[in-house]
Amino acid sequence: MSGHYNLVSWNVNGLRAAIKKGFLELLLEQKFDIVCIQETKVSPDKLPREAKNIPGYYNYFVSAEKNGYSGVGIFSKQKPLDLETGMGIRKFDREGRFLRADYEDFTLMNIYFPNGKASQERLEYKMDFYEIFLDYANTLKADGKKLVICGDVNTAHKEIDLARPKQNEMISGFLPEERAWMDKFVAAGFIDTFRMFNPEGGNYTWWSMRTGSRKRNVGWRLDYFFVSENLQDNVKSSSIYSDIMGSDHCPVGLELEF
DNA sequence: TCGGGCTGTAC
DNA sequence: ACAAATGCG
DNA sequence: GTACAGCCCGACCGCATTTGT
Repeated sequence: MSGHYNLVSWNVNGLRAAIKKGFLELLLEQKFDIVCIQETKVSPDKLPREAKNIPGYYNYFVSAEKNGYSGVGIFSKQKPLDLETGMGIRKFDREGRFLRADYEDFTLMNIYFPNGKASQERLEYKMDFYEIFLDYANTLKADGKKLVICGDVNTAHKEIDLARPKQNEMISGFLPEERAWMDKFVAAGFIDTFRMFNPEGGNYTWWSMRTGSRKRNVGWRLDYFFVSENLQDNVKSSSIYSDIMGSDHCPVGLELEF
Protein backbone atom coordinates (compact mmCIF):
# COMPACT_ATOMS: atom_id res chain seq x y z
CA MET A 1 0.00 0.00 0.00
CA SER A 2 1.48 3.35 -1.02
CA GLY A 3 0.04 6.80 -1.48
CA HIS A 4 0.72 10.47 -1.06
CA TYR A 5 -1.72 12.97 0.42
CA ASN A 6 -1.33 16.74 0.47
CA LEU A 7 -3.82 18.30 2.89
CA VAL A 8 -4.66 21.88 3.77
CA SER A 9 -6.91 23.38 6.46
CA TRP A 10 -8.14 26.97 6.43
CA ASN A 11 -10.58 29.07 8.43
CA VAL A 12 -11.85 31.17 5.51
CA ASN A 13 -13.98 33.60 7.58
CA GLY A 14 -16.95 33.45 5.19
CA LEU A 15 -16.69 31.23 2.12
CA ARG A 16 -18.59 33.60 -0.19
CA ALA A 17 -16.29 36.49 0.72
CA ALA A 18 -13.25 34.22 0.37
CA ILE A 19 -14.39 33.16 -3.13
CA LYS A 20 -14.57 36.84 -4.15
CA LYS A 21 -10.96 37.14 -2.97
CA GLY A 22 -9.79 34.16 -5.04
CA PHE A 23 -10.31 31.15 -2.77
CA LEU A 24 -11.23 28.86 -5.66
CA GLU A 25 -7.71 29.25 -7.11
CA LEU A 26 -6.53 27.03 -4.25
CA LEU A 27 -8.71 24.25 -5.67
CA LEU A 28 -8.22 24.95 -9.37
CA GLU A 29 -4.45 24.57 -9.12
CA GLN A 30 -5.11 20.95 -7.97
CA LYS A 31 -2.16 21.08 -5.56
CA PHE A 32 -4.08 19.64 -2.60
CA ASP A 33 -5.80 16.28 -2.39
CA ILE A 34 -8.01 17.36 0.50
CA VAL A 35 -9.03 20.92 1.43
CA CYS A 36 -10.71 21.42 4.82
CA ILE A 37 -12.36 24.76 5.54
CA GLN A 38 -13.95 26.29 8.61
CA GLU A 39 -16.29 29.24 9.20
CA THR A 40 -18.01 28.92 5.83
CA LYS A 41 -20.87 31.08 7.19
CA VAL A 42 -23.20 29.67 4.55
CA SER A 43 -25.95 27.09 4.30
CA PRO A 44 -25.85 24.56 1.44
CA ASP A 45 -28.77 26.26 -0.41
CA LYS A 46 -26.92 29.60 -0.47
CA LEU A 47 -23.63 28.09 -1.56
CA PRO A 48 -22.47 29.55 -4.90
CA ARG A 49 -22.80 27.12 -7.82
CA GLU A 50 -19.14 27.39 -8.76
CA ALA A 51 -18.08 26.08 -5.32
CA LYS A 52 -20.01 22.87 -5.90
CA ASN A 53 -18.62 22.25 -9.37
CA ILE A 54 -14.86 22.21 -8.96
CA PRO A 55 -13.35 19.77 -11.44
CA GLY A 56 -11.73 16.84 -9.67
CA TYR A 57 -13.22 17.35 -6.21
CA TYR A 58 -16.09 15.91 -4.25
CA ASN A 59 -17.43 18.40 -1.73
CA TYR A 60 -19.19 18.07 1.62
CA PHE A 61 -20.62 20.75 3.92
CA VAL A 62 -22.37 21.18 7.23
CA SER A 63 -23.87 24.44 8.42
CA ALA A 64 -25.28 25.88 11.63
CA GLU A 65 -29.00 26.33 12.22
CA LYS A 66 -28.24 30.03 12.66
CA ASN A 67 -27.83 31.87 9.33
CA GLY A 68 -24.36 33.03 8.38
CA TYR A 69 -22.72 31.39 11.36
CA SER A 70 -20.02 28.73 11.74
CA GLY A 71 -20.05 25.81 9.24
CA VAL A 72 -17.29 23.57 7.87
CA GLY A 73 -16.56 21.88 4.54
CA ILE A 74 -14.29 19.39 2.81
CA PHE A 75 -13.17 19.26 -0.82
CA SER A 76 -11.69 15.88 -1.62
CA LYS A 77 -10.24 14.34 -4.78
CA GLN A 78 -10.95 10.86 -3.44
CA LYS A 79 -14.46 9.92 -2.48
CA PRO A 80 -14.42 9.04 1.23
CA LEU A 81 -15.55 5.52 2.16
CA ASP A 82 -17.83 7.09 4.77
CA LEU A 83 -18.82 10.54 5.99
CA GLU A 84 -20.10 11.72 9.39
CA THR A 85 -21.61 15.18 9.78
CA GLY A 86 -21.45 15.51 13.58
CA MET A 87 -20.45 13.87 16.83
CA GLY A 88 -24.01 12.75 17.51
CA ILE A 89 -24.75 15.34 20.19
CA ARG A 90 -27.45 17.79 19.25
CA LYS A 91 -26.19 20.85 21.11
CA PHE A 92 -22.93 20.61 19.18
CA ASP A 93 -24.18 19.25 15.86
CA ARG A 94 -26.67 22.12 15.47
CA GLU A 95 -23.73 24.53 15.06
CA GLY A 96 -22.18 22.73 12.07
CA ARG A 97 -18.66 22.39 13.44
CA PHE A 98 -17.67 18.81 12.66
CA LEU A 99 -17.05 16.66 9.59
CA ARG A 100 -15.42 13.25 9.58
CA ALA A 101 -14.29 11.57 6.36
CA ASP A 102 -13.03 8.00 6.42
CA TYR A 103 -10.41 7.00 3.86
CA GLU A 104 -8.66 3.72 3.33
CA ASP A 105 -5.42 4.98 4.87
CA PHE A 106 -6.77 7.22 7.65
CA THR A 107 -9.78 8.91 9.24
CA LEU A 108 -9.95 12.69 8.87
CA MET A 109 -11.78 15.05 11.23
CA ASN A 110 -12.28 18.69 10.25
CA ILE A 111 -13.38 20.79 13.20
CA TYR A 112 -14.25 24.39 14.01
CA PHE A 113 -13.96 24.42 17.81
CA PRO A 114 -16.14 27.00 19.57
CA ASN A 115 -14.88 30.47 20.47
CA GLY A 116 -15.12 31.16 24.21
CA LYS A 117 -14.65 34.91 24.25
CA ALA A 118 -18.27 36.04 24.16
CA SER A 119 -19.42 34.90 27.62
CA GLN A 120 -18.96 32.44 30.46
CA GLU A 121 -21.71 30.31 28.88
CA ARG A 122 -19.82 30.10 25.60
CA LEU A 123 -16.59 29.26 27.43
CA GLU A 124 -18.39 26.38 29.16
CA TYR A 125 -19.81 25.28 25.80
CA LYS A 126 -16.28 25.30 24.36
CA MET A 127 -14.88 23.25 27.26
CA ASP A 128 -17.79 20.78 26.94
CA PHE A 129 -17.08 20.45 23.22
CA TYR A 130 -13.39 19.77 24.01
CA GLU A 131 -14.28 17.01 26.47
CA ILE A 132 -16.84 15.31 24.21
CA PHE A 133 -14.46 15.50 21.27
CA LEU A 134 -11.59 13.95 23.23
CA ASP A 135 -13.86 11.06 24.25
CA TYR A 136 -14.92 10.67 20.61
CA ALA A 137 -11.29 10.69 19.36
CA ASN A 138 -10.15 8.29 22.09
CA THR A 139 -12.90 5.84 21.15
CA LEU A 140 -11.79 5.81 17.50
CA LYS A 141 -8.17 5.50 18.59
CA ALA A 142 -9.00 2.52 20.82
CA ASP A 143 -10.48 0.92 17.69
CA GLY A 144 -7.04 1.22 16.10
CA LYS A 145 -8.04 3.97 13.67
CA LYS A 146 -5.38 6.23 12.18
CA LEU A 147 -6.57 9.76 12.90
CA VAL A 148 -5.89 13.11 11.27
CA ILE A 149 -7.47 16.03 13.14
CA CYS A 150 -7.41 19.52 11.68
CA GLY A 151 -9.11 22.86 12.06
CA ASP A 152 -9.43 25.97 14.16
CA VAL A 153 -8.87 24.84 17.77
CA ASN A 154 -9.33 28.40 19.06
CA THR A 155 -6.61 27.97 21.71
CA ALA A 156 -2.90 28.74 21.64
CA HIS A 157 -1.25 25.84 23.42
CA LYS A 158 1.92 27.35 24.90
CA GLU A 159 3.55 30.73 25.44
CA ILE A 160 5.48 30.21 22.21
CA ASP A 161 2.18 29.99 20.33
CA LEU A 162 1.16 33.64 20.66
CA ALA A 163 2.89 37.00 20.48
CA ARG A 164 1.45 38.44 23.71
CA PRO A 165 1.20 35.58 26.24
CA LYS A 166 1.36 37.74 29.39
CA GLN A 167 -1.41 40.11 28.29
CA ASN A 168 -3.71 37.21 27.38
CA GLU A 169 -3.38 34.85 30.34
CA MET A 170 -6.94 35.67 31.42
CA ILE A 171 -8.44 35.82 27.91
CA SER A 172 -10.26 32.90 26.29
CA GLY A 173 -7.91 31.36 23.76
CA PHE A 174 -5.04 31.20 26.26
CA LEU A 175 -6.77 30.40 29.56
CA PRO A 176 -5.10 27.89 31.92
CA GLU A 177 -8.07 25.51 31.60
CA GLU A 178 -8.01 25.65 27.78
CA ARG A 179 -4.25 25.05 27.72
CA ALA A 180 -4.67 22.21 30.23
CA TRP A 181 -7.13 20.53 27.88
CA MET A 182 -4.56 20.73 25.06
CA ASP A 183 -1.97 19.18 27.41
CA LYS A 184 -4.42 16.36 28.05
CA PHE A 185 -5.16 15.94 24.35
CA VAL A 186 -1.45 15.68 23.52
CA ALA A 187 -0.85 13.34 26.48
CA ALA A 188 -3.58 11.08 25.06
CA GLY A 189 -1.35 10.49 22.04
CA PHE A 190 -2.26 13.17 19.52
CA ILE A 191 0.72 14.88 17.92
CA ASP A 192 0.93 18.58 17.03
CA THR A 193 2.55 17.94 13.65
CA PHE A 194 3.84 21.48 13.12
CA ARG A 195 6.04 21.06 16.20
CA MET A 196 7.55 17.87 14.76
CA PHE A 197 9.48 20.09 12.37
CA ASN A 198 9.53 23.62 13.78
CA PRO A 199 10.33 24.54 17.42
CA GLU A 200 10.51 28.28 16.76
CA GLY A 201 8.24 31.01 18.07
CA GLY A 202 6.73 33.65 15.81
CA ASN A 203 4.73 31.09 13.84
CA TYR A 204 1.08 32.09 13.95
CA THR A 205 -2.09 31.28 12.00
CA TRP A 206 -4.41 34.08 13.15
CA TRP A 207 -3.99 37.84 13.48
CA SER A 208 -6.55 40.35 14.75
CA MET A 209 -8.00 42.44 11.93
CA ARG A 210 -8.62 45.38 14.22
CA THR A 211 -5.19 46.94 14.58
CA GLY A 212 -3.22 45.77 11.56
CA SER A 213 -1.56 43.00 13.57
CA ARG A 214 -0.72 40.78 10.64
CA LYS A 215 1.94 42.96 9.05
CA ARG A 216 3.61 43.25 12.46
CA ASN A 217 3.11 39.50 13.08
CA VAL A 218 1.30 39.99 16.39
CA GLY A 219 -0.67 36.76 16.18
CA TRP A 220 -1.75 33.44 17.65
CA ARG A 221 -1.31 29.83 16.49
CA LEU A 222 -4.90 28.58 16.65
CA ASP A 223 -5.02 26.23 13.62
CA TYR A 224 -3.44 22.80 13.77
CA PHE A 225 -2.95 19.40 12.16
CA PHE A 226 -2.82 16.66 14.77
CA VAL A 227 -2.26 12.96 14.04
CA SER A 228 -2.57 9.91 16.26
CA GLU A 229 0.76 8.29 17.20
CA ASN A 230 0.23 5.40 14.79
CA LEU A 231 0.51 7.92 11.92
CA GLN A 232 3.62 9.75 13.10
CA ASP A 233 5.94 7.91 10.71
CA ASN A 234 3.70 8.81 7.77
CA VAL A 235 3.99 12.56 8.33
CA LYS A 236 6.31 14.02 5.70
CA SER A 237 5.82 17.73 6.40
CA SER A 238 3.59 20.17 8.26
CA SER A 239 3.43 23.82 7.34
CA ILE A 240 1.91 27.24 7.94
CA TYR A 241 1.10 29.16 4.75
CA SER A 242 1.38 32.61 6.31
CA ASP A 243 1.68 34.35 2.94
CA ILE A 244 -1.74 33.23 1.71
CA MET A 245 -4.22 36.05 2.24
CA GLY A 246 -8.00 36.28 2.14
CA SER A 247 -8.99 35.66 5.78
CA ASP A 248 -7.92 36.66 9.29
CA HIS A 249 -6.53 33.10 9.50
CA CYS A 250 -3.95 31.63 7.13
CA PRO A 251 -4.00 28.01 5.91
CA VAL A 252 -2.01 25.19 7.52
CA GLY A 253 -0.84 22.10 5.67
CA LEU A 254 0.08 18.44 6.15
CA GLU A 255 1.79 15.96 3.82
CA LEU A 256 1.29 12.25 4.43
CA GLU A 257 3.16 9.40 2.77
CA PHE A 258 2.11 5.77 2.91
C1' DT B 1 -4.65 45.06 20.35
C1' DC B 2 -3.42 49.38 21.75
C1' DG B 3 -3.55 53.73 23.52
C1' DG B 4 -5.28 57.30 26.81
C1' DG B 5 -6.50 58.40 31.30
C1' DC B 6 -6.61 57.29 35.87
C1' DT B 7 -4.75 55.39 40.28
C1' DG B 8 -1.07 54.37 43.52
C1' DT B 9 3.78 54.09 45.04
C1' DA B 10 8.69 55.50 45.07
C1' DC B 11 12.09 58.75 45.18
C1' DA C 1 -32.77 49.29 -3.63
C1' DC C 2 -29.66 51.15 -0.42
C1' DA C 3 -28.13 52.46 4.39
C1' DA C 4 -27.72 51.57 9.08
C1' DA C 5 -27.68 48.62 12.86
C1' DT C 6 -26.80 44.12 14.89
C1' DG C 7 -24.45 39.57 16.06
C1' DC C 8 -20.39 37.36 16.04
C1' DG C 9 -15.63 36.66 15.97
C1' DG D 1 6.12 67.17 42.26
C1' DT D 2 7.60 64.18 38.94
C1' DA D 3 8.36 59.71 37.18
C1' DC D 4 6.79 55.30 36.26
C1' DA D 5 4.32 50.87 36.56
C1' DG D 6 -0.10 48.86 36.66
C1' DC D 7 -5.23 48.67 35.68
C1' DC D 8 -9.59 49.87 33.15
C1' DC D 9 -11.95 50.99 29.22
C1' DG D 10 -13.20 51.98 24.62
C1' DA D 11 -12.34 52.08 19.58
C1' DC D 12 -10.88 49.27 16.33
C1' DC D 13 -11.89 45.53 11.31
C1' DG D 14 -14.70 42.43 8.43
C1' DC D 15 -18.50 39.10 7.14
C1' DA D 16 -23.24 38.14 6.94
C1' DT D 17 -27.78 39.12 8.48
C1' DT D 18 -31.61 41.92 9.93
C1' DT D 19 -34.02 46.13 10.16
C1' DG D 20 -35.36 50.71 8.50
C1' DT D 21 -36.65 54.00 4.90
